[in-house]
Amino acid sequence: MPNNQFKRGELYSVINGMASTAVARRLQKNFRQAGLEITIEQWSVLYHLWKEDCLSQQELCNRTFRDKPSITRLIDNLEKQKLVRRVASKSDRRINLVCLSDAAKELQELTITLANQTMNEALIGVNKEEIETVKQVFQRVYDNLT
Amino acid sequence: MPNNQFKRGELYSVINGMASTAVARRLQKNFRQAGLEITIEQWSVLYHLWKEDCLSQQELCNRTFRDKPSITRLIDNLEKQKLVRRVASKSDRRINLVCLSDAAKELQELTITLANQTMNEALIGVNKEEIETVKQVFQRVYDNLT
DNA sequence: GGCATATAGTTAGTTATGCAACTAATTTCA
DNA sequence: TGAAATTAGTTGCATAACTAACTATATGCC
Repeated sequence: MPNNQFKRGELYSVINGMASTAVARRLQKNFRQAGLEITIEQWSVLYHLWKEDCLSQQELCNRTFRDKPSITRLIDNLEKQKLVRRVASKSDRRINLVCLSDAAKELQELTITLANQTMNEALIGVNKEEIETVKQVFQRVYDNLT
Repeated sequence: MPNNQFKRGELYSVINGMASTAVARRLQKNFRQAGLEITIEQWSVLYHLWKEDCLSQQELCNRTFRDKPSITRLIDNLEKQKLVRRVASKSDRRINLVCLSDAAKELQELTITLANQTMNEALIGVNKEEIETVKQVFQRVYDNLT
């Protein structure tokens, strides 16, 4: 059924379009209005370090779904802002452990509150079952493609 | 309930994370393997022009959810590749109408087929109701934030 | 008519992404 | 043990994104 096919193709712009763009812009705007100078991409790296500090760059690649050059440069910029530092691993000299500074630890509460507020705004009128479905579909899509 | 709050914050990475990245990378890869040199962002512009040719740059901003500088440079690159050309509007000299070349018209069928195939791969095991829910949630999120 | 305002598009600077090619350290295994 | 393959990270190049500031044209209104 070609008509169904066509609609499936259009789904690309659903998954990768207006909503994700709008959420990203709003979260970045909310950070800026709170006086935070970090980008949402930098924040996503910090987010994983708050859960577990001193991860290797490769581990950050895995957890943030970015490639190695992207992480290299995000860490470069976070290091310039004194939010993280690279610490050489003692057991494997190829590895940099990326560790949070005290300044970065202080950002955790505020930024996560802002992210929660942003998502609460975004999800007004969306119920738990629908959210659960979106999460399941996205996990399925990811699994299908990797 | 703070626990629920926290989970909502995590949803940012659902909407803007692994799945959308994976779909974008796969579609770009499928274009490349078919010998197509266009980016998915350029394709998204062409997509709207195939539906309606000779739109203004502002109208392309609205339909692709991009800002004006982004469209300016996408059109610059599409023009370099001879896929579109800027045509001055006769009724309003501020406006550039962006019109498809014959070469661009020939890309329509193949690229849309590739997009459909990519989304079929991505959506294996996802049923129509779930797809409908995702579309509704994303529309709602967009409306909530704009 | 003419000045203020709004709209269309461009340019400059910073950050981020993808890919390919590279260095350095580690592991594998014949 | 030592050469080949793997893994961790970096660098260079191209494209794309956002912000802010800019030019040019059009519109509104006194």
